[in-house]
Amino acid sequence: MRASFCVIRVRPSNNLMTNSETKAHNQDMSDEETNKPCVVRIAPSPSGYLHVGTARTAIFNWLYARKHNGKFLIRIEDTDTERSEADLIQPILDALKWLGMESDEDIVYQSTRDEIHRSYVAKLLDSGSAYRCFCSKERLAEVRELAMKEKRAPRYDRTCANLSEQEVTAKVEAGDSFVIRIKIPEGSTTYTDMVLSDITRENSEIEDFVVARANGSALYNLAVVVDDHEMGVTDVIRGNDHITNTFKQIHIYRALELNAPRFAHVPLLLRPDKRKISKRLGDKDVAEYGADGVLPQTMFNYLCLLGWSPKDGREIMAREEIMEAFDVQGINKNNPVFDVQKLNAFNKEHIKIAPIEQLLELISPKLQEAGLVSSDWLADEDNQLYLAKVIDLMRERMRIVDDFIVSAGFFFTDEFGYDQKGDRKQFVPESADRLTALADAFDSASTFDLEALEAALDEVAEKHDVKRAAFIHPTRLAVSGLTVGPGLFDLLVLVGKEKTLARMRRAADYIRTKKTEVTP
RNA sequence: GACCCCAUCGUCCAGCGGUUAGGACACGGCCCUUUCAAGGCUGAGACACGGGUUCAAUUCCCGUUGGGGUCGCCA
Repeated sequence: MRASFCVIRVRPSNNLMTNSETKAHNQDMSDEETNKPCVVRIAPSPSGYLHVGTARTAIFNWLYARKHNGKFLIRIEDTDTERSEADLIQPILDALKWLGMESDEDIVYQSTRDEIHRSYVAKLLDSGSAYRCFCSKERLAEVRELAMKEKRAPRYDRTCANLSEQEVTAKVEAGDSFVIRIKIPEGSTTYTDMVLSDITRENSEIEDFVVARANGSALYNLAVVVDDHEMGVTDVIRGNDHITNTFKQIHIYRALELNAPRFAHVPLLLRPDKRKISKRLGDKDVAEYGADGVLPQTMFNYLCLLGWSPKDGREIMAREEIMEAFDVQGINKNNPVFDVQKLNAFNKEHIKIAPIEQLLELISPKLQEAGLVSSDWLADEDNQLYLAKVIDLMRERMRIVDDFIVSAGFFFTDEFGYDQKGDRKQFVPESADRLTALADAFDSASTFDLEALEAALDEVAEKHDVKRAAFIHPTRLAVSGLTVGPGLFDLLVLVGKEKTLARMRRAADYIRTKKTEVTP
Protein backbone atom coordinates (compact mmCIF):
# COMPACT_ATOMS: atom_id res chain seq x y z
CA MET A 1 0.00 0.00 0.00
CA ARG A 2 1.32 3.41 -0.87
CA ALA A 3 1.61 5.47 2.22
CA SER A 4 0.45 8.62 0.55
CA PHE A 5 -2.90 7.10 -0.22
CA CYS A 6 -3.63 5.24 2.94
CA VAL A 7 -6.04 6.70 5.41
CA ILE A 8 -4.25 7.37 8.60
CA ARG A 9 -6.38 6.92 11.66
CA VAL A 10 -5.77 9.75 13.95
CA ARG A 11 -6.33 9.27 17.64
CA PRO A 12 -9.95 8.52 18.45
CA SER A 13 -10.50 11.72 20.37
CA ASN A 14 -9.05 13.69 17.55
CA ASN A 15 -10.92 15.95 15.26
CA LEU A 16 -9.51 14.94 11.92
CA MET A 17 -11.32 12.91 9.36
CA THR A 18 -11.46 12.33 5.67
CA ASN A 19 -14.53 12.18 3.56
CA SER A 20 -14.29 8.44 3.45
CA GLU A 21 -14.53 8.39 7.20
CA THR A 22 -17.83 9.51 8.56
CA LYS A 23 -16.56 9.55 12.08
CA ALA A 24 -18.78 11.43 14.46
CA HIS A 25 -17.73 14.97 15.12
CA ASN A 26 -16.91 15.67 18.67
CA GLN A 27 -17.53 19.35 18.96
CA ASP A 28 -18.66 18.84 22.49
CA MET A 29 -15.64 17.73 24.32
CA SER A 30 -16.35 15.65 27.35
CA ASP A 31 -15.50 17.12 30.72
CA GLU A 32 -12.83 14.55 31.05
CA GLU A 33 -11.16 15.75 27.93
CA THR A 34 -11.61 19.42 28.72
CA ASN A 35 -9.84 18.98 32.01
CA LYS A 36 -7.00 16.97 30.62
CA PRO A 37 -3.78 18.91 30.94
CA CYS A 38 -3.14 20.81 27.77
CA VAL A 39 -0.08 22.37 26.23
CA VAL A 40 -0.38 25.49 24.13
CA ARG A 41 2.21 27.72 22.63
CA ILE A 42 2.71 31.09 21.02
CA ALA A 43 5.25 31.03 18.24
CA PRO A 44 6.34 34.49 17.19
CA SER A 45 8.97 34.99 14.54
CA PRO A 46 11.53 37.65 15.35
CA SER A 47 11.00 39.60 12.16
CA GLY A 48 9.76 42.64 14.03
CA TYR A 49 8.16 43.72 17.26
CA LEU A 50 5.09 42.18 18.89
CA HIS A 51 1.97 43.79 17.49
CA VAL A 52 -1.44 43.73 19.11
CA GLY A 53 -2.69 40.90 16.91
CA THR A 54 -0.02 38.49 18.05
CA ALA A 55 -0.38 39.73 21.59
CA ARG A 56 -4.06 38.91 21.53
CA THR A 57 -3.43 35.43 20.17
CA ALA A 58 -0.89 34.93 22.94
CA ILE A 59 -3.46 36.05 25.49
CA PHE A 60 -6.04 33.57 24.21
CA ASN A 61 -3.45 30.82 24.42
CA TRP A 62 -2.41 31.86 27.88
CA LEU A 63 -6.00 32.00 29.11
CA TYR A 64 -6.70 28.61 27.63
CA ALA A 65 -3.71 27.14 29.41
CA ARG A 66 -4.64 28.68 32.74
CA LYS A 67 -8.26 27.71 32.37
CA HIS A 68 -7.41 24.09 31.67
CA ASN A 69 -4.55 23.77 34.09
CA GLY A 70 -2.16 23.44 31.22
CA LYS A 71 1.14 24.82 30.07
CA PHE A 72 1.82 27.93 28.06
CA LEU A 73 5.00 27.71 26.02
CA ILE A 74 6.90 30.13 23.85
CA ARG A 75 8.70 29.06 20.73
CA ILE A 76 10.75 31.50 18.71
CA GLU A 77 10.49 30.73 15.02
CA ASP A 78 13.79 32.07 13.89
CA THR A 79 14.63 29.69 11.08
CA ASP A 80 14.48 32.34 8.39
CA THR A 81 17.99 33.64 8.81
CA GLU A 82 17.36 36.32 6.20
CA ARG A 83 14.73 38.04 8.24
CA SER A 84 15.25 36.97 11.81
CA GLU A 85 17.32 39.15 14.02
CA ALA A 86 18.45 38.02 17.42
CA ASP A 87 18.04 41.44 18.98
CA LEU A 88 14.39 41.43 18.01
CA ILE A 89 13.70 38.47 20.29
CA GLN A 90 14.09 40.12 23.67
CA PRO A 91 11.66 42.96 22.94
CA ILE A 92 9.03 40.40 22.00
CA LEU A 93 9.58 38.44 25.19
CA ASP A 94 9.55 41.69 27.16
CA ALA A 95 6.24 42.69 25.62
CA LEU A 96 4.72 39.32 26.49
CA LYS A 97 6.06 39.62 30.01
CA TRP A 98 4.66 43.13 30.26
CA LEU A 99 1.27 41.61 29.58
CA GLY A 100 1.92 39.05 32.27
CA MET A 101 2.81 36.07 30.14
CA GLU A 102 5.94 33.98 30.39
CA SER A 103 6.77 30.55 29.11
CA ASP A 104 6.11 27.75 31.59
CA GLU A 105 9.18 25.94 30.29
CA ASP A 106 12.42 26.89 28.61
CA ILE A 107 11.85 28.89 25.48
CA VAL A 108 12.34 26.82 22.35
CA TYR A 109 14.40 28.33 19.58
CA GLN A 110 13.41 26.69 16.36
CA SER A 111 16.76 27.45 14.73
CA THR A 112 18.47 25.07 17.16
CA ARG A 113 16.36 22.17 16.00
CA ASP A 114 17.53 21.93 12.42
CA GLU A 115 18.93 18.39 12.78
CA ILE A 116 15.71 17.12 14.27
CA HIS A 117 13.70 18.66 11.47
CA ARG A 118 15.97 17.05 8.93
CA SER A 119 15.43 13.65 10.50
CA TYR A 120 11.72 14.03 9.91
CA VAL A 121 12.37 14.99 6.30
CA ALA A 122 14.15 11.65 5.97
CA LYS A 123 11.19 9.84 7.51
CA LEU A 124 8.89 11.45 5.00
CA LEU A 125 11.12 10.43 2.15
CA ASP A 126 11.59 6.90 3.46
CA SER A 127 7.91 6.27 3.85
CA GLY A 128 7.28 7.44 0.33
CA SER A 129 4.95 10.20 1.37
CA ALA A 130 7.32 12.82 0.03
CA TYR A 131 9.39 13.03 -3.11
CA ARG A 132 12.28 14.92 -4.62
CA CYS A 133 11.43 17.73 -6.98
CA PHE A 134 14.06 18.88 -9.45
CA CYS A 135 12.02 21.60 -11.10
CA SER A 136 13.78 24.91 -11.48
CA LYS A 137 12.46 28.00 -9.77
CA GLU A 138 12.06 29.55 -13.17
CA ARG A 139 9.82 26.79 -14.47
CA LEU A 140 7.79 26.88 -11.28
CA ALA A 141 7.29 30.59 -11.60
CA GLU A 142 6.11 30.17 -15.18
CA VAL A 143 3.64 27.48 -14.26
CA ARG A 144 2.32 29.63 -11.47
CA GLU A 145 1.95 32.65 -13.67
CA LEU A 146 0.20 30.71 -16.40
CA ALA A 147 -2.26 29.29 -13.88
CA MET A 148 -3.07 32.74 -12.58
CA LYS A 149 -3.51 34.03 -16.11
CA GLU A 150 -5.89 31.19 -16.92
CA LYS A 151 -7.71 31.91 -13.67
CA ARG A 152 -6.89 28.57 -12.15
CA ALA A 153 -5.51 28.04 -8.70
CA PRO A 154 -1.72 27.94 -9.01
CA ARG A 155 -0.57 24.51 -8.00
CA TYR A 156 2.47 22.39 -8.62
CA ASP A 157 1.88 20.13 -11.60
CA ARG A 158 3.53 17.07 -10.06
CA THR A 159 6.05 16.65 -12.81
CA CYS A 160 8.57 15.16 -10.44
CA ALA A 161 6.07 13.00 -8.60
CA ASN A 162 5.97 10.83 -11.68
CA LEU A 163 9.70 10.40 -12.06
CA SER A 164 10.86 6.79 -12.05
CA GLU A 165 13.28 5.57 -9.43
CA GLN A 166 15.99 5.36 -12.05
CA GLU A 167 15.39 8.92 -13.19
CA VAL A 168 15.57 10.19 -9.66
CA THR A 169 18.75 8.29 -8.94
CA ALA A 170 20.30 9.58 -12.13
CA LYS A 171 19.48 13.18 -11.31
CA VAL A 172 20.74 12.86 -7.77
CA GLU A 173 23.96 11.31 -8.97
CA ALA A 174 24.30 14.06 -11.57
CA GLY A 175 24.20 16.50 -8.66
CA ASP A 176 20.94 18.16 -9.68
CA SER A 177 19.57 20.20 -6.83
CA PHE A 178 16.16 19.28 -5.49
CA VAL A 179 13.62 20.18 -2.85
CA ILE A 180 11.32 17.78 -1.04
CA ARG A 181 7.61 17.92 -1.69
CA ILE A 182 4.97 16.13 0.28
CA LYS A 183 2.52 14.04 -1.69
CA ILE A 184 -1.03 15.09 -0.96
CA PRO A 185 -3.43 12.13 -1.27
CA GLU A 186 -6.80 12.09 -3.02
CA GLY A 187 -10.00 12.97 -1.25
CA SER A 188 -10.93 15.78 1.02
CA THR A 189 -10.04 16.74 4.52
CA THR A 190 -12.25 17.98 7.31
CA TYR A 191 -11.28 19.03 10.76
CA THR A 192 -13.26 20.48 13.61
CA ASP A 193 -12.05 23.90 14.62
CA MET A 194 -12.78 24.95 18.20
CA VAL A 195 -13.84 28.36 16.95
CA LEU A 196 -15.06 27.78 13.41
CA SER A 197 -16.56 24.27 13.71
CA ASP A 198 -16.09 21.98 10.73
CA ILE A 199 -13.96 23.13 7.84
CA THR A 200 -13.53 21.04 4.75
CA ARG A 201 -11.09 21.37 1.93
CA GLU A 202 -10.66 19.30 -1.19
CA ASN A 203 -7.20 17.77 -1.17
CA SER A 204 -6.93 18.67 -4.83
CA GLU A 205 -6.91 22.30 -3.69
CA ILE A 206 -3.74 21.68 -1.77
CA GLU A 207 -0.60 21.40 -3.84
CA ASP A 208 2.30 19.11 -3.15
CA PHE A 209 4.03 21.82 -1.18
CA VAL A 210 7.71 21.96 -0.42
CA VAL A 211 8.65 20.67 3.03
CA ALA A 212 12.42 20.91 2.70
CA ARG A 213 14.75 23.29 0.92
CA ALA A 214 17.46 22.33 -1.54
CA ASN A 215 19.92 22.45 1.35
CA GLY A 216 17.85 19.87 3.19
CA SER A 217 16.48 22.12 5.91
CA ALA A 218 12.81 21.96 6.79
CA LEU A 219 10.35 24.65 5.86
CA TYR A 220 7.83 26.28 8.14
CA ASN A 221 4.97 23.80 8.01
CA LEU A 222 7.15 20.78 8.66
CA ALA A 223 9.13 22.50 11.39
CA VAL A 224 5.91 23.54 13.11
CA VAL A 225 4.49 20.05 13.04
CA VAL A 226 7.71 18.50 14.31
CA ASP A 227 8.17 21.02 17.09
CA ASP A 228 4.54 21.03 18.15
CA HIS A 229 4.65 17.26 18.31
CA GLU A 230 7.88 17.10 20.25
CA MET A 231 6.81 19.86 22.61
CA GLY A 232 3.63 17.92 23.32
CA VAL A 233 1.38 20.68 22.08
CA THR A 234 -2.23 19.56 22.40
CA ASP A 235 -4.02 22.70 21.25
CA VAL A 236 -2.97 25.09 18.55
CA ILE A 237 -4.65 28.47 18.90
CA ARG A 238 -3.59 30.93 16.24
CA GLY A 239 -4.83 33.58 13.83
CA ASN A 240 -7.17 32.47 11.10
CA ASP A 241 -4.63 33.47 8.49
CA HIS A 242 -3.22 30.02 9.29
CA ILE A 243 -6.22 28.01 8.18
CA THR A 244 -4.59 27.01 4.92
CA ASN A 245 -1.48 26.02 6.82
CA THR A 246 -3.60 23.87 9.07
CA PHE A 247 -4.66 21.67 6.19
CA LYS A 248 -1.07 21.36 5.06
CA GLN A 249 0.00 20.48 8.56
CA ILE A 250 -2.73 17.91 8.93
CA HIS A 251 -1.33 16.15 5.89
CA ILE A 252 2.12 16.22 7.42
CA TYR A 253 0.79 14.72 10.65
CA ARG A 254 -0.82 11.97 8.62
CA ALA A 255 2.25 11.31 6.54
CA LEU A 256 4.27 11.07 9.73
CA GLU A 257 1.59 8.94 11.40
CA LEU A 258 1.33 11.37 14.27
CA ASN A 259 -1.66 12.57 16.21
CA ALA A 260 -2.63 16.09 15.32
CA PRO A 261 -3.52 18.59 18.02
CA ARG A 262 -6.84 20.38 18.29
CA PHE A 263 -7.00 23.61 16.36
CA ALA A 264 -8.65 26.93 17.06
CA HIS A 265 -8.42 29.79 14.61
CA VAL A 266 -9.14 33.15 16.10
CA PRO A 267 -10.25 36.06 13.95
CA LEU A 268 -7.71 38.58 12.84
CA LEU A 269 -7.54 42.09 14.23
CA LEU A 270 -8.29 44.74 11.66
CA ARG A 271 -7.30 48.37 11.38
CA PRO A 272 -10.02 51.02 11.15
CA ASP A 273 -9.65 50.80 7.36
CA LYS A 274 -10.49 47.09 7.70
CA ARG A 275 -7.08 45.92 6.68
CA LYS A 276 -5.22 43.27 8.63
CA ILE A 277 -3.08 44.80 11.33
CA SER A 278 0.57 44.58 10.33
CA LYS A 279 3.92 46.04 11.04
CA ARG A 280 4.21 47.04 7.43
CA LEU A 281 1.36 49.48 7.73
CA GLY A 282 2.98 51.12 10.69
CA ASP A 283 0.79 49.56 13.32
CA LYS A 284 2.09 50.13 16.76
CA ASP A 285 4.25 47.86 18.81
CA VAL A 286 2.50 46.66 21.93
CA ALA A 287 5.36 48.07 23.97
CA GLU A 288 4.76 51.45 22.41
CA TYR A 289 1.28 51.61 23.85
CA GLY A 290 2.85 50.86 27.19
CA ALA A 291 5.38 53.62 26.76
CA ASP A 292 2.54 56.00 25.95
CA GLY A 293 0.81 55.23 29.18
CA VAL A 294 -1.51 52.34 28.52
CA LEU A 295 -1.55 49.99 31.49
CA PRO A 296 -0.81 46.32 30.78
CA GLN A 297 -4.04 45.28 32.46
CA THR A 298 -5.89 47.60 30.09
CA MET A 299 -4.28 46.07 27.03
CA PHE A 300 -4.92 42.57 28.29
CA ASN A 301 -8.54 43.37 29.07
CA TYR A 302 -9.24 45.24 25.83
CA LEU A 303 -7.59 42.66 23.59
CA CYS A 304 -9.65 39.88 25.17
CA LEU A 305 -12.85 41.72 24.43
CA LEU A 306 -12.03 41.91 20.75
CA GLY A 307 -13.80 38.81 19.57
CA TRP A 308 -14.76 37.46 22.94
CA SER A 309 -17.01 38.50 25.78
CA PRO A 310 -18.18 37.06 29.08
CA LYS A 311 -21.78 37.35 27.75
CA ASP A 312 -23.02 39.17 30.82
CA GLY A 313 -22.15 42.70 29.87
CA ARG A 314 -19.00 43.01 31.94
CA GLU A 315 -16.28 44.95 30.19
CA ILE A 316 -13.75 46.27 32.65
CA MET A 317 -12.37 43.09 34.11
CA ALA A 318 -9.35 41.96 36.06
CA ARG A 319 -7.19 39.20 34.65
CA GLU A 320 -8.51 36.72 37.22
CA GLU A 321 -12.09 37.49 36.26
CA ILE A 322 -11.31 36.96 32.61
CA MET A 323 -9.55 33.70 33.36
CA GLU A 324 -12.61 32.53 35.19
CA ALA A 325 -15.02 33.41 32.38
CA PHE A 326 -12.89 32.55 29.37
CA ASP A 327 -13.94 29.92 26.88
CA VAL A 328 -12.33 29.42 23.45
CA GLN A 329 -15.52 28.20 21.94
CA GLY A 330 -17.06 31.55 22.79
CA ILE A 331 -14.65 33.38 20.53
CA ASN A 332 -16.38 35.11 17.63
CA LYS A 333 -15.79 34.21 14.05
CA ASN A 334 -15.65 37.66 12.57
CA ASN A 335 -12.67 39.97 12.46
CA PRO A 336 -12.91 42.89 14.87
CA VAL A 337 -11.53 46.38 14.32
CA PHE A 338 -9.00 47.60 16.84
CA ASP A 339 -10.26 50.93 18.18
CA VAL A 340 -7.74 53.07 20.03
CA GLN A 341 -10.47 55.30 21.44
CA LYS A 342 -12.05 52.42 23.24
CA LEU A 343 -8.67 51.23 24.40
CA ASN A 344 -8.14 54.65 25.96
CA ALA A 345 -11.57 54.56 27.53
CA PHE A 346 -10.71 51.21 29.07
CA ASN A 347 -7.45 52.65 30.27
CA LYS A 348 -9.26 55.47 32.02
CA GLU A 349 -11.25 52.94 33.99
CA HIS A 350 -8.21 50.86 34.83
CA ILE A 351 -6.29 53.92 35.98
CA LYS A 352 -9.09 54.63 38.42
CA ILE A 353 -8.72 51.25 40.07
CA ALA A 354 -5.02 50.56 39.59
CA PRO A 355 -2.83 50.05 42.68
CA ILE A 356 -1.17 53.34 43.61
CA GLU A 357 2.22 51.61 43.62
CA GLN A 358 1.86 50.78 39.95
CA LEU A 359 1.01 54.35 39.03
CA LEU A 360 3.82 55.68 41.18
CA GLU A 361 6.25 53.42 39.41
CA LEU A 362 4.97 54.42 36.00
CA ILE A 363 4.72 58.14 36.58
CA SER A 364 7.94 58.78 38.46
CA PRO A 365 10.31 58.26 35.53
CA LYS A 366 8.04 60.25 33.25
CA LEU A 367 8.08 63.19 35.65
CA GLN A 368 11.82 63.02 35.68
CA GLU A 369 12.06 62.82 31.92
CA ALA A 370 9.83 65.85 31.65
CA GLY A 371 12.27 67.66 33.89
CA LEU A 372 9.64 68.30 36.53
CA VAL A 373 11.45 66.52 39.34
CA SER A 374 14.93 65.17 40.01
CA SER A 375 15.95 61.71 41.08
CA ASP A 376 16.88 63.17 44.47
CA TRP A 377 13.42 64.59 44.80
CA LEU A 378 11.90 61.22 43.97
CA ALA A 379 14.11 59.46 46.49
CA ASP A 380 12.60 61.45 49.32
CA GLU A 381 9.88 59.66 51.23
CA ASP A 382 7.78 62.74 51.89
CA ASN A 383 7.86 63.57 48.24
CA GLN A 384 6.69 60.07 47.39
CA LEU A 385 3.79 60.61 49.74
CA TYR A 386 3.04 63.93 48.10
CA LEU A 387 3.23 62.38 44.63
CA ALA A 388 0.88 59.61 45.69
CA LYS A 389 -1.64 62.18 46.88
CA VAL A 390 -1.41 64.10 43.62
CA ILE A 391 -1.91 60.91 41.62
CA ASP A 392 -4.92 59.97 43.69
CA LEU A 393 -6.43 63.36 43.05
CA MET A 394 -5.72 63.27 39.33
CA ARG A 395 -6.42 59.64 38.45
CA GLU A 396 -10.15 60.27 38.14
CA ARG A 397 -9.60 62.31 35.01
CA MET A 398 -6.64 60.59 33.37
CA ARG A 399 -7.03 58.61 30.17
CA ILE A 400 -3.46 57.63 29.64
CA VAL A 401 -0.62 57.97 32.08
CA ASP A 402 0.98 60.71 30.02
CA ASP A 403 -2.00 62.96 30.69
CA PHE A 404 -0.57 63.34 34.15
CA ILE A 405 2.50 65.17 32.91
CA VAL A 406 0.52 67.90 31.18
CA SER A 407 -2.33 68.19 33.64
CA ALA A 408 -0.44 67.87 36.90
CA GLY A 409 2.90 69.48 36.14
CA PHE A 410 2.05 72.53 38.23
CA PHE A 411 2.16 70.39 41.35
CA PHE A 412 5.89 70.12 40.87
CA THR A 413 7.01 73.40 39.38
CA ASP A 414 6.27 77.09 39.43
CA GLU A 415 7.44 77.39 35.88
CA PHE A 416 4.28 77.27 33.87
CA GLY A 417 2.47 79.59 31.51
CA TYR A 418 -1.22 80.38 31.55
CA ASP A 419 -3.70 78.71 29.26
CA GLN A 420 -4.28 81.30 26.52
CA LYS A 421 -8.03 81.14 26.40
CA GLY A 422 -8.16 81.17 30.15
CA ASP A 423 -5.85 84.14 30.28
CA ARG A 424 -8.15 86.18 28.05
CA LYS A 425 -11.31 85.09 29.79
CA GLN A 426 -10.30 84.97 33.45
CA PHE A 427 -7.43 87.40 33.83
CA VAL A 428 -9.53 90.49 33.24
CA PRO A 429 -8.45 93.70 35.06
CA GLU A 430 -10.81 93.22 38.03
CA SER A 431 -9.36 89.76 38.69
CA ALA A 432 -6.15 91.32 39.94
CA ASP A 433 -7.71 92.84 43.03
CA ARG A 434 -9.87 89.82 43.58
CA LEU A 435 -6.86 87.52 43.56
CA THR A 436 -5.05 89.80 45.98
CA ALA A 437 -8.05 89.99 48.27
CA LEU A 438 -8.58 86.25 48.22
CA ALA A 439 -4.91 85.58 48.80
CA ASP A 440 -5.03 87.85 51.83
CA ALA A 441 -8.11 86.08 53.12
CA PHE A 442 -6.45 82.69 52.66
CA ASP A 443 -3.39 84.05 54.40
CA SER A 444 -5.27 85.12 57.45
CA ALA A 445 -7.39 82.00 57.64
CA SER A 446 -6.64 79.98 60.74
CA THR A 447 -5.98 76.81 58.82
CA PHE A 448 -5.29 75.88 55.19
CA ASP A 449 -7.84 73.15 54.70
CA LEU A 450 -10.92 72.52 52.57
CA GLU A 451 -13.44 74.05 54.98
CA ALA A 452 -11.39 77.11 55.85
CA LEU A 453 -10.59 77.93 52.24
CA GLU A 454 -14.13 77.53 51.07
CA ALA A 455 -15.42 79.69 53.95
CA ALA A 456 -12.83 82.35 53.20
CA LEU A 457 -13.79 82.39 49.56
CA ASP A 458 -17.50 82.66 50.30
CA GLU A 459 -16.84 85.58 52.59
CA VAL A 460 -14.67 87.48 50.13
CA ALA A 461 -17.08 86.83 47.27
CA GLU A 462 -19.93 88.17 49.34
CA LYS A 463 -17.94 91.25 50.27
CA HIS A 464 -17.20 91.93 46.60
CA ASP A 465 -20.79 91.12 45.75
CA VAL A 466 -19.91 88.72 42.94
CA LYS A 467 -20.44 85.05 42.34
CA ARG A 468 -17.95 82.54 43.70
CA ALA A 469 -17.04 81.72 40.14
CA ALA A 470 -15.50 85.15 39.66
CA PHE A 471 -12.89 84.11 42.22
CA ILE A 472 -12.69 80.44 41.56
CA HIS A 473 -11.73 80.50 37.91
CA PRO A 474 -8.95 83.10 38.11
CA THR A 475 -7.58 81.30 41.15
CA ARG A 476 -7.47 77.99 39.36
CA LEU A 477 -5.68 79.61 36.44
CA ALA A 478 -3.27 81.44 38.75
CA VAL A 479 -2.30 78.36 40.69
CA SER A 480 -2.35 75.71 37.95
CA GLY A 481 -2.08 77.63 34.69
CA LEU A 482 -5.00 75.53 33.49
CA THR A 483 -8.74 76.01 33.17
CA VAL A 484 -9.61 72.42 33.94
CA GLY A 485 -8.64 70.04 36.66
CA PRO A 486 -9.76 68.62 39.96
CA GLY A 487 -11.87 70.45 42.51
CA LEU A 488 -10.23 73.80 43.27
CA PHE A 489 -9.97 73.45 47.03
CA ASP A 490 -8.51 69.97 46.81
CA LEU A 491 -5.97 71.35 44.43
CA LEU A 492 -5.05 74.32 46.65
CA VAL A 493 -4.66 72.28 49.79
CA LEU A 494 -2.32 69.91 48.01
CA VAL A 495 -0.25 72.68 46.43
CA GLY A 496 0.06 74.19 49.90
CA LYS A 497 -0.39 77.57 51.45
CA GLU A 498 2.91 79.13 50.58
CA LYS A 499 2.86 78.30 46.88
CA THR A 500 -0.81 79.04 46.49
CA LEU A 501 -0.45 82.54 47.90
CA ALA A 502 2.70 83.24 45.91
CA ARG A 503 1.10 82.11 42.68
CA MET A 504 -2.06 84.10 43.28
CA ARG A 505 -0.07 87.27 43.95
CA ARG A 506 2.17 86.61 41.01
CA ALA A 507 -0.90 86.30 38.76
CA ALA A 508 -2.32 89.54 40.18
CA ASP A 509 0.89 91.32 39.28
CA TYR A 510 0.82 89.76 35.85
CA ILE A 511 -2.72 91.00 35.25
CA ARG A 512 -1.79 94.53 36.32
CA THR A 513 1.17 94.52 33.94
CA LYS A 514 -1.04 93.23 31.20
CA LYS A 515 -3.51 96.02 31.89
CA THR A 516 -0.96 98.82 31.63
CA GLU A 517 0.34 97.31 28.42
CA VAL A 518 -3.07 97.26 26.85
CA THR A 519 -3.92 100.83 27.91
CA PRO A 520 -0.75 102.87 27.98
C1' G B 1 -8.69 34.73 -10.18
C1' A B 2 -9.07 29.96 -7.17
C1' C B 3 -9.97 28.21 -2.37
C1' C B 4 -11.32 29.06 2.80
C1' C B 5 -13.60 32.14 6.59
C1' C B 6 -17.05 35.92 8.03
C1' A B 7 -21.69 39.32 8.02
C1' U B 8 -26.52 43.06 14.47
C1' C B 9 -25.83 50.73 15.49
C1' G B 10 -19.67 54.38 12.86
C1' U B 11 -16.69 50.71 16.19
C1' C B 12 -16.67 46.49 19.96
C1' C B 13 -19.88 43.05 22.30
C1' A B 14 -25.07 40.69 23.77
C1' G B 15 -29.16 38.22 21.37
C1' C B 16 -29.54 31.61 19.80
C1' G B 17 -37.67 31.17 16.37
C1' G B 18 -42.11 35.26 19.19
C1' U B 19 -37.62 41.29 22.39
C1' U B 20 -40.12 48.42 22.48
C1' A B 21 -33.30 44.32 19.25
C1' G B 22 -29.72 45.43 24.88
C1' G B 23 -24.80 47.35 26.74
C1' A B 24 -19.89 49.83 25.88
C1' C B 25 -16.76 53.45 23.01
C1' A B 26 -17.46 57.58 19.91
C1' C B 27 -21.23 61.48 18.73
C1' G B 28 -25.54 65.25 20.05
C1' G B 29 -28.51 67.47 24.04
C1' C B 30 -29.64 68.41 29.13
C1' C B 31 -28.38 68.58 34.37
C1' C B 32 -24.92 69.25 38.38
C1' U B 33 -21.46 72.72 39.49
C1' U B 34 -16.02 75.93 40.79
C1' U B 35 -13.86 74.17 35.62
C1' C B 36 -14.15 69.52 32.46
C1' A B 37 -10.97 66.12 29.59
C1' A B 38 -14.92 64.52 35.84
C1' G B 39 -19.94 62.78 37.32
C1' G B 40 -25.43 62.03 36.36
C1' C B 41 -29.51 61.82 32.82
C1' U B 42 -30.96 61.60 27.91
C1' G B 43 -31.04 61.39 22.28
C1' A B 44 -29.82 59.75 17.53
C1' G B 45 -27.91 55.30 15.53
C1' A B 46 -28.04 48.39 13.28
C1' C B 47 -30.29 43.07 12.07
C1' A B 48 -26.50 43.89 3.90
C1' C B 49 -29.96 41.99 -0.02
C1' G B 50 -33.10 38.08 -2.29
C1' G B 51 -35.28 33.50 -1.84
C1' G B 52 -36.93 29.46 1.04
C1' U B 53 -38.33 26.46 6.02
C1' U B 54 -41.99 27.92 9.77
C1' C B 55 -48.11 29.97 12.49
C1' A B 56 -43.75 33.17 13.31
C1' A B 57 -37.44 34.82 11.29
C1' U B 58 -32.11 39.22 13.27
C1' U B 59 -32.01 34.14 14.84
C1' C B 60 -32.36 27.90 10.61
C1' C B 61 -31.13 26.68 5.03
C1' C B 62 -29.65 28.39 0.02
C1' G B 63 -28.03 32.20 -3.19
C1' U B 64 -26.30 37.30 -4.12
C1' U B 65 -23.49 41.23 -2.49
C1' G B 66 -19.84 42.97 0.67
C1' G B 67 -15.49 42.31 3.83
C1' G B 68 -11.26 39.41 5.37
C1' G B 69 -7.53 35.58 4.76
C1' U B 70 -4.36 32.22 1.92
C1' C B 71 -2.19 30.95 -2.62
C1' G B 72 7.04 31.27 -1.57
C1' C B 73 13.01 26.76 -1.61
C1' C B 74 9.06 33.41 4.35
C1' A B 75 7.22 32.52 9.02
